[in-house]
Amino acid sequence: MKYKSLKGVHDIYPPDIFIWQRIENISRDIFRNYGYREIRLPIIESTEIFTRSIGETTDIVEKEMYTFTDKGGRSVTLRPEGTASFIRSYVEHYLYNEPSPQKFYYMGPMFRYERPQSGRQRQFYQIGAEVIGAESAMMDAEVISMLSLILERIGLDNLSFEITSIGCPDCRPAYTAALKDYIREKIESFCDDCRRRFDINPLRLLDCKVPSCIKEREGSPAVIEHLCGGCGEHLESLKHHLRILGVSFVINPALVRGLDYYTKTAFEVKSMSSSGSQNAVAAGGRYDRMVKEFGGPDLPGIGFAIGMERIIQLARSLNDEFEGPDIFICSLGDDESAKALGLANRLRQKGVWAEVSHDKASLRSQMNRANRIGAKSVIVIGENELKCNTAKLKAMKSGESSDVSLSADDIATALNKLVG
RNA sequence: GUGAGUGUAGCUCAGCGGCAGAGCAUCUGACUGUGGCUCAGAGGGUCGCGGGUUCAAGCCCCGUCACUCACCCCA
Repeated sequence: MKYKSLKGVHDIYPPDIFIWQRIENISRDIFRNYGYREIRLPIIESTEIFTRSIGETTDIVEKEMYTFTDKGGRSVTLRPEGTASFIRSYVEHYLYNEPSPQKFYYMGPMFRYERPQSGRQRQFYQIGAEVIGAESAMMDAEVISMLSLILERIGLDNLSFEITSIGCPDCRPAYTAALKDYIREKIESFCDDCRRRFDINPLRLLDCKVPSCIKEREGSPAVIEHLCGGCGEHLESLKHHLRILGVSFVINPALVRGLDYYTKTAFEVKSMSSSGSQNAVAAGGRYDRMVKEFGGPDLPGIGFAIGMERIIQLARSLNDEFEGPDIFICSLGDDESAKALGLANRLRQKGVWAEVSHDKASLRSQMNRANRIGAKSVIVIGENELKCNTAKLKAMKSGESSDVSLSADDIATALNKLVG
């Protein structure tokens, strides 16, 4: 084999593509009911868009970005996530000059240079939603319940909605100080990574999975206990409204986001039934300072992203029916084949999925093919049918048939009656 | 970046020094004009790649690449 796709990037083709389309369609339907409009963003941006927003010291920026220099000498990057691009676009096009809040969604590929494994690719797809201009925790609750509806409609269950608040620039310094005070005394008992993180990004200590570290940090101060008045009320209000909306959730104070731009609400949806360790199917949070940092007005934002590959893994088992053609037209002889082709053409113009045989083949093998591709009905045009201008339309599943004239109108009507 | 496992037909895999195989899938026929069942046959291979050992290497050895899984981190 001469060419293969690159490591960590994959083709998506039938039958999997049907699951992708189903999930995209369900999402679009629900976004519409919640007033979200689609926005299509470039997959490539100035590197600075990401380094400034995601954070210079995050893993994404430090080692996972597809960054290169273009022919004009600019540093450009394949987007590792969607929010930064969205905010750039939002500010660039003055989208805040529309009734507030503004709600957008997008679907598309993201890129991170990592070692692939189950549920993790280098090119992976996200369905994202972003809301700008809503400060109230009611919006946080609405966004999370919309996410819940999407996942439920797709057919996923056994999901855990985990929620926390990571505070704001007012309360975070006090919390980090408290955390560092607690850890500092026993820093020697933590793993190398944790010791490194202690100075760079102490919140990350809470996410370490090394058993000894988990033990050592037991009893460490929790973020949600050090929230300022505003952040505390926001979290309480979110919990209240989630209960009103009937979304069950758990508070997970150890939830840490891999991006620096989050404030207040952060949440993650985990699959309890996923076999691999990549069990986060969607994640999001509030980013109240980001629009301003991108040179726009001081507007709050909140959003989430669904990991397509991860929900596909879970949804694959519940994939059901795939559609076959409405009618397969068999023909015997050149004149008959020409008739079949013309008929198929007219049927297609009327919205019927019609297939014909393009190669000379025995009726048996044509029937076989009709069966294999899942045709709902079949019609045979031979010498006799051509002469009388009538034929038998046969429903493949039931075996029932009815006589029709060889006109697209009659066939379409008969099809409706015979196979729906 | 670190560690482990696996590379043989389109797919799932067997073969473990001695002619490159099975099941499924595809195509054809048995059955001039009605599919699904059955039977027979056909097509399809750089045994990942390179080197070494051997009279002889999918098989053993070395290297390399790819894939998978896990760690790190994340969607």
